Amino acid sequence: MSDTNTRVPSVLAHELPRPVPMDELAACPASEVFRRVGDKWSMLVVILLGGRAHRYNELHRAIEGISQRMLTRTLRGLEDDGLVWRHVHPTVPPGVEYGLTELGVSLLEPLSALADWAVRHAPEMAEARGAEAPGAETRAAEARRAEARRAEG
Amino acid sequence: MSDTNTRVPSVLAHELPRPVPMDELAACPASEVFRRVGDKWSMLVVILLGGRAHRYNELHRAIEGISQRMLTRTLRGLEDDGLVWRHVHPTVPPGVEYGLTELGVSLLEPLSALADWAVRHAPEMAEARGAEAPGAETRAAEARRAEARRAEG
DNA sequence: CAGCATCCGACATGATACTG
DNA sequence: CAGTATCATGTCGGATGCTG
Repeated sequence: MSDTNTRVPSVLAHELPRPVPMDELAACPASEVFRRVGDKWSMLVVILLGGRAHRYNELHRAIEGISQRMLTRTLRGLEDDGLVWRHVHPTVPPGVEYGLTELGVSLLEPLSALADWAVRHAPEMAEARGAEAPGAETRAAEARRAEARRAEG
Repeated sequence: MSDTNTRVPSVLAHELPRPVPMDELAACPASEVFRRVGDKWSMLVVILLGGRAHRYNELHRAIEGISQRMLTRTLRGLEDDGLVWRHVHPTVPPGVEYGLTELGVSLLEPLSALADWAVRHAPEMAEARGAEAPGAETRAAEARRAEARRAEG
């Protein structure tokens, strides 16, 4: 809550090719959402829960690589944002179920748009990373080498 | 490059409400994109460059809060991903210009969809964070208090 | 089963000073 | 102008052990 929101002046009042609510985006409600999307696990969980509700350990096994700590933290965060609900079945071995709220479900659509873009353009990005112009050195390559040297060497 | 890609098994083969290429999403080309979107500055830069090309210091002043280090790193990352181009004008005081590649421009669309969602649902998320059910204690509230205690002191 | 508490390393981010 | 180099720090994320 302290410095979570990026301080952004009203600089974004540009003109985008299409329908981007820049003026309001400048106010940075999006930044927080972007952060969540960028979370290592959050969107993975959202996507999983998009299919159906899951139990805690069900998620734990499903993602397989996430620690309990992170799973709990992720779920808490999503819950706090109102994207995920949580139901405790007061049975003897306690059973907790997680699922998407309406808000969470509504996120799936723009999220899928982004995921779709990623899938479509992944090759181009990979290609850009590997080699940009075999034979012709761009300043990009030039610059990258400088860093590469330092990084790899 | 070492552990950048999240290891995700073929668990995402669920069924989403709508058109989400889950099977391929599971392969995680999206994860990398998500990471970039979640970057504190990357999407801000992309959006700015979406308006028009910018000079280095122009961006630096525009964002105002980013350090040179981070601006450079951000631009390098975007450049490496093929989202941003970089042109050096070999004038006496060196002038460097940055702009969006076609790939970068294409990203603006799904990005705007997400931003649009953020703007639309920001109130709901804020409300969810503040108070969920005034008077009726949910287990969410119950759980949150536990953490809040520890966090707030 | 579904967590919570604690410790720790890795990386992201920022401040500062210096350079072609 | 457009960076690079170095240092300091905060957060992220994982491992481990314990609880109700």
